[in-house]
Amino acid sequence: MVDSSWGRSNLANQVINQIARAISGDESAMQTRRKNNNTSKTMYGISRMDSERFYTHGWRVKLVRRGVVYVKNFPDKRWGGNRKALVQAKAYRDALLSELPEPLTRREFCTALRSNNRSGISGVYRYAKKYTLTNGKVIESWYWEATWPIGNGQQGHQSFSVNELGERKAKALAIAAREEALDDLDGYYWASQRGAPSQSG
DNA sequence: GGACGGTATGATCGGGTATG
DNA sequence: CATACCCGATCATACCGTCC
Repeated sequence: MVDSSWGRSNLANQVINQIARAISGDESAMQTRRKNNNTSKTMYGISRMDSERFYTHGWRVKLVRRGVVYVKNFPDKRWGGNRKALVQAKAYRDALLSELPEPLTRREFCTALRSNNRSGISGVYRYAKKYTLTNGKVIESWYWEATWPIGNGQQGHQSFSVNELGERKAKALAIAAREEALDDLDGYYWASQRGAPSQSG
């Protein structure tokens, strides 16, 4: 399935990855991954293991919360068959979900500082726009820019000229613009697309 | 000068599988 | 058989360039 909301780079990366896999003869593994890549709410966090090679037949519950992995297997043999094992797996998954912290919210994710952040403020950057004058001289015009997600893979932007507003005011306005935009941001990062427990509100 | 678009890079989560 | 590790998928940031 191809969602039109995907960013172009993601789409390009996937194409590149698929080509690389086809070249390396790993396409069958990719098909298996696609087949098992469920997105339904009922199967959230649950995957099937059918490996002749490792004599493994059963269901597995695996959830990750803030880097912490929670995993438990439900082999068919032990639970009296495929269906019974799945029932147990779902029950365990539901119990686990009720105890675990909720997934990252989109707002949390958006305010997390990245390692490549240079401004010290997530989503707010200082950058220079370069102009070449007719005499060949290159000048730089500095801005503070705020960006924020607006859905459909799009970004909202607003830039503030340092030349016009001054360093402090341009920066403050960029921070304020982003804060205001994030007020409208709700839902969960990633898990909201995967059928995590629906949030109340 | 500001709006908008492009894309490389980073973080998180989940599935497949190697390992003990 | 249980679990840790690896990697793909997905979503977002962090700039940077171009157009109006």
